[in-house]
Amino acid sequence: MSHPPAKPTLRADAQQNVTKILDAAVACLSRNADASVSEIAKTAGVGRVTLYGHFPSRQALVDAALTRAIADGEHVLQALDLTGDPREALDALIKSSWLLVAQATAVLEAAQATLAPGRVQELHAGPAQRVDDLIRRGQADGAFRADLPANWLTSVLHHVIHGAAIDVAKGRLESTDAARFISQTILAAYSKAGA
Amino acid sequence: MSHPPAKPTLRADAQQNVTKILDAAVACLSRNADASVSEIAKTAGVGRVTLYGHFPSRQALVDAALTRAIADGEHVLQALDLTGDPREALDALIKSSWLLVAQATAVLEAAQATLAPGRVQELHAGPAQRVDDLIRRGQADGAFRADLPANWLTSVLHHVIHGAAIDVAKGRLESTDAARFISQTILAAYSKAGA
DNA sequence: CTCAACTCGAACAGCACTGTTCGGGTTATG
DNA sequence: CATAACCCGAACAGTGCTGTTCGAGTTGAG
Repeated sequence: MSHPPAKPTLRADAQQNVTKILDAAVACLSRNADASVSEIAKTAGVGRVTLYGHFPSRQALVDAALTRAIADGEHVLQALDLTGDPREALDALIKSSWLLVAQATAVLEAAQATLAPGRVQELHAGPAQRVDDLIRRGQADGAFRADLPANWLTSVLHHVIHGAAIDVAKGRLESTDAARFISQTILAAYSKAGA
Repeated sequence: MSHPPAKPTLRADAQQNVTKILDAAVACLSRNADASVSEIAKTAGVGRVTLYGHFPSRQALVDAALTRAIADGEHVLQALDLTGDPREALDALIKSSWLLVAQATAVLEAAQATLAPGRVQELHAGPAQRVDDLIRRGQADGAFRADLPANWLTSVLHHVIHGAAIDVAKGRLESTDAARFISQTILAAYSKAGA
């Protein structure tokens, strides 16, 4: 344990810079899909050369940023109990982590432009499956409508969350309202037609 | 009338090329927001120099493409009767023109990156107002829920349509299903909670 | 204190895109 | 058919980004 094998020398200072860079990368890429490396470095308060010292290419940086954004989202998802009423579970999911989901989705969109499509799918698979399972269970329980396919419902959820994030960024929506609006819209959209 | 003032010489051949270029520009820009001029020219089957002969800059081209995409959308909207039951009117609107709306929205998104924000707002205002009016009327009639603001409902509509277009483009959704899915989703999302 | 690890600005080559010019070829129109 | 309008490829300068090198300064760890 006290001997991390393949890392002969990594100063405490350096690793701290790496996280600063990743923070900046996630922030910039979720705002602007094709943010330049200079812009990310400046946002991180770091020289461009230093950045290239930690990530060999822009692709590698985007990959790392996406990995971290998705890991953050997955971490929040794992802390939630999704076993109760699908409606309540979905409501809790939205209210606790819509912002993280929106950020991860935005970075994912940025990554889609520059990363191999298989790699994107690979990283995104985990958390996406978790949400998909919840929706399918809701359909099987009769809590959600079954006249539309589950992957369409998940797609709607993603796009509504993404849209809300854009609206907040553009000042068209108060961030304090966002979670409530999303939840009420999605639950209505998922409810059975006859109900 | 037989003397168009400021256009001393415009050959019939040339104007035809202009429309080919605009077609290509709309197609390319709705697929990829930052498509190059070369790519658009090649898609139009036209030399890059010819393109610059008709549009002085990339900005002007994007502006013209957006103007035409929105004009197309507005043309379809004007042909619709939106005075009946708001639910049926919205359903008809989606089924007749969701693809055009999606295309216009995509081009608009591309334009947002390169055009002045005021100009975008200016072009988009017309058709957007028309949809907004329909939704507000539906709320006043009691056909649509009123516990969420109208501009949020319009935002949801746009983002769901946009998302459906992306899903179709990526092969995750059959284009024959799209209109029905959008309509059923939106109508449920707009319905009153207690109903 | 000392040294290696780290940081940083300046500057370079390579690349892609924009916008322009030149010269020769095509074609509609009168 | 003759001319003016138009089309087009090649090639140029200018710009911004990527990825790299160099040399000098700063700082953490032993």
